[in-house]
Amino acid sequence: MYATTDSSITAARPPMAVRLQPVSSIPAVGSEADPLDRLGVSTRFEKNRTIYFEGDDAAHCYKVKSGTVRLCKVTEDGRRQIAAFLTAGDLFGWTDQDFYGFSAEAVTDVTLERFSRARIEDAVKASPALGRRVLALLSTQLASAHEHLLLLGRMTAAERIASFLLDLVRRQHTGGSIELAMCRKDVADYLGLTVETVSRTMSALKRKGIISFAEPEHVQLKQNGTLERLAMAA
Amino acid sequence: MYATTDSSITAARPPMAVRLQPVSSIPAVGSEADPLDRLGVSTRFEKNRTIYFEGDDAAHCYKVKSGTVRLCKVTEDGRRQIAAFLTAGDLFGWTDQDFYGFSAEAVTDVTLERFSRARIEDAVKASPALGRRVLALLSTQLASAHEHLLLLGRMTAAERIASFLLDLVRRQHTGGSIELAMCRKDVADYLGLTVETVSRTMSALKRKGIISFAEPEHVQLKQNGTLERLAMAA
DNA sequence: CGCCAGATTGATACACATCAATTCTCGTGG
DNA sequence: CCACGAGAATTGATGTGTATCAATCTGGCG
Repeated sequence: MYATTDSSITAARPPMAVRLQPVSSIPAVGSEADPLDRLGVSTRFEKNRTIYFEGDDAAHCYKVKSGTVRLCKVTEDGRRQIAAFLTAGDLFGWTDQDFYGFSAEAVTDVTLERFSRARIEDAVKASPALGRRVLALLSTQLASAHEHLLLLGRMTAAERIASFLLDLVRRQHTGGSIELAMCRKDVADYLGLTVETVSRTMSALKRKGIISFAEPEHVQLKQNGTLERLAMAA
Repeated sequence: MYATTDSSITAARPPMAVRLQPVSSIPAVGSEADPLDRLGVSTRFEKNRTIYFEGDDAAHCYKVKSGTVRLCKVTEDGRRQIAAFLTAGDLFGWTDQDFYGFSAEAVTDVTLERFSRARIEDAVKASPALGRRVLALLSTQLASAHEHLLLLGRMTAAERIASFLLDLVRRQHTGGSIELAMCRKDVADYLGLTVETVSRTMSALKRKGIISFAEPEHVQLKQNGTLERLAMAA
């Protein structure tokens, strides 16, 4: 059926009208003063440290200032799913439940702005602009979670990798060149695959000249068109 | 493969026949008066009608008053993913983008409250309570999208079915007995499986006495414990 | 009654997981 | 400076869960 063994990676699929997902692109990153920033406390976490655990009392929420955070959950028998990688400007830990549903961990060293839940709720009550801002951040995340569902539910390994790489390229606007902040296992757990499949699929793309990389964490996209056709963003 | 070009589902364009509801004297669905309800217009859609298409101008958002709505996306080659089934009280169509990312369709006949985007944004600016309310609805949906990601990325067919059934039981508090508003294909597209696998897995559960059903749309849970173990919460 | 869409059941195929070696990278200590 | 070990990545051989292909069964309806 659909492509997969490396021969087929370039195999022509129906020409998809690829819609480039705007992905977040919320203005107030960095330079601008976000109404949120004044309410928080700056905090740092080292690579691979847990920011909070699933099940912890949901006392704070956070905004990423620099670095990458993963939201994840591990089952009893060790299967792990990463729900999202969050970067500068993204908000996380906001919930209406009493406890966090997913853990948050530092993928790289990270700097965060931390907000006490009680205080931020008051602030939102007082300032519609602030509420509006949080609403924007959340609805963007909901939209990308939905795209992620399509990826996990209906895409092949090659399509998942292609979508993932294109997503990264759009977020880091460094044209063609990508820094993977996360290891292969993280990529696998985000894409619902195994490390081996991620590795094999990336190697196949490399062999085809669609991407290239010397070290695993530094990837160049050589043929965006081919990747976009693969990613078939529908 | 995933058929789908089936007439009924994506058939006609704006089926917006939209009968304006007489809106009987009593407003609220349950007992609470939702601050949202006064801002909207009551609207109805027949079973399998499209409420809006992916890519449509995001001019409105909606709250479900009765019935079930599905949010979904279909790829060019016919693969479909359902991101969520929405029922009474759920909000959908709220976005920060200019266009909807997913289509919304009526699974059953539905009654909706429709809000013009412009008006509701103004209302949110004016009323922090309203913003707070929308925030609550969205964050709940984000949380369940995250659970759904774990299901699609890491669970086996049996685990997906078990989780799904338990989810339904919790939402419809009719203890043990479930009405499936949607057909097997919808269930399959929500769970990232095929109809055949859904059917086989449900039959297997029935054979083991864990569930029972005479007609496909009316299921009884016989051994919640076993199902929960299968769903492997974690 | 006959039609048809949805559901179920069966036989087979295949994409990805699993199991199993290497190979590569890098930090550490001799 | 280089041997050493450990974790990450890659590559290879094989297994398996679910998709695919293909009937058959069921219930509602003109």
